[in-house]
Amino acid sequence: MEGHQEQYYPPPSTSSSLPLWPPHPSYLFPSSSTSMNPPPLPEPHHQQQAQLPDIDWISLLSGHHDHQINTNEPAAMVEVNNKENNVIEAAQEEKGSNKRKGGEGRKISVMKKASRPRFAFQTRSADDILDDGYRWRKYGQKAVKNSLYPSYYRCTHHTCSVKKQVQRLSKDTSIVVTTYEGVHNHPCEKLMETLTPLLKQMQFLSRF
DNA sequence: CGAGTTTGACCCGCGC
DNA sequence: GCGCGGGTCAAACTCG
Repeated sequence: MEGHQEQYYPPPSTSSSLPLWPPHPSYLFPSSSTSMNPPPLPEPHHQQQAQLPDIDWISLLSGHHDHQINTNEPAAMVEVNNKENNVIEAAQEEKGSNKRKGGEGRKISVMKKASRPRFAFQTRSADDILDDGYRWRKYGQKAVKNSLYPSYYRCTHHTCSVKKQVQRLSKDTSIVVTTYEGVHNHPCEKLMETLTPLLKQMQFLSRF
């Protein structure tokens, strides 16, 4: 387990307005492939903003967020998979003469064993999709064993290859497991939209 | 009409 | 080597 360290990810928000990130630690617990024992759900009004960690929002907004957030809180989100993944875009020809529907060869993303950061966290929510400020395009959904119908999303930003997987536990369908893979290489559009006027105003006021 | 979703087929890694 | 399961592709479809 080399470098198994907790890492946080750009802030999703639970509503379409201002971000509430990270979620209260009680909502989050490490996601491992073996057992998942959700903690008791705290009362909604116990979302303790006072305990939010000290976040460098400017760095986050500018896309430079591959650092850890200072916090004394317990693990809120963990790196889930330390054996994968490095995507190598390899233009591969179709094997043999049998063609896929669509007829042409295609680019295949080869998952190589290396370190591409993955983070999972679990929330108890009626909504599958956390509004994290980024725009996502769904590219697949299928039934798998331990989860009903996980959905696969890709960041719609043309230079960004971040993916996320959203699934509900079959044991407890009120629990949503969101797994992020990769790090955004661009600012969070929605947060920028929301906070840019505020930041400008702060800069203006700080001159006096 | 473009962007996003659905869905069946395909690909590939892994365990046996 | 084979089969299974998870992940991805891409055509068709939907929606604004």
